[in-house]
Amino acid sequence: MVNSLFRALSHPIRREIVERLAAGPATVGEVSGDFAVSKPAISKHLKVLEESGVLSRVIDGRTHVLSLETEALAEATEWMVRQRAIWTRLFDVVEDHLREEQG
Amino acid sequence: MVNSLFRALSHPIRREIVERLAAGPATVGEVSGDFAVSKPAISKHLKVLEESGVLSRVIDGRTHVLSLETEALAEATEWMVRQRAIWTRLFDVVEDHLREEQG
DNA sequence: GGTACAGTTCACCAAATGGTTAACAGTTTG
DNA sequence: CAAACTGTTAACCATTTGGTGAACTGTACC
Repeated sequence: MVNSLFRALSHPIRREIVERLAAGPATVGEVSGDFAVSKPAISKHLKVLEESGVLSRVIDGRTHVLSLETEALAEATEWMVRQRAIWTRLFDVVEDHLREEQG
Repeated sequence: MVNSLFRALSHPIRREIVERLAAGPATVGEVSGDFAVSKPAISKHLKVLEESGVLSRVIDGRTHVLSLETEALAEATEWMVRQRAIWTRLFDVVEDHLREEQG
């Protein structure tokens, strides 16, 4: 759902977590160490990201290894790109119109 | 700021407003008519979108005409596309690795 | 078995969010 | 000028969000 995806990306810490995981999988502790908030806070952010499908976790013993789920993020990207395509096309129409008027 | 941009796009009504305005400028009343919430609620959504730079308004008499601000939205799109590029590259590396192992 | 470790869940809190109705400000029009 | 119209602001409310410290669950290790 594109809905929960945008929600998930609306918090700066969650976007930073995404950027962190874009460099490769990491454990909860590693991710947590990068931020000035408590572990429970990070745990909640991770839950939001997981429920929206942005990341997945594999439990290995007592550590949880987090990885990005690229397919889910592609959905939100597509919305953005599709919107941009519409705006761009519209913008071109306006530009053409102006050019015609001046020419 | 990419921060307020994602925040602005995190609410379904606000994304629908963006989609509506992608088809061309509209007044507050026209936009408001499309949704099952009160006008003050829409007014607040419009304020969020305006403050994040997603749209601009021109006051014409007693009506406000709203237009999309494509540059602002491009910022958020770029973040998404940049992220996707990183994931894709990473994914390719993994694929290459698998191909190598099998070959 | 006992202790350290990784991580989540619980109980709580303050602030932000999203909605409402009522009142307001400015513009148009009879 | 008065009434109608467009839109915002104000005051209020319930819910969600994002954070905390403390307690808990499960794994690793001596």
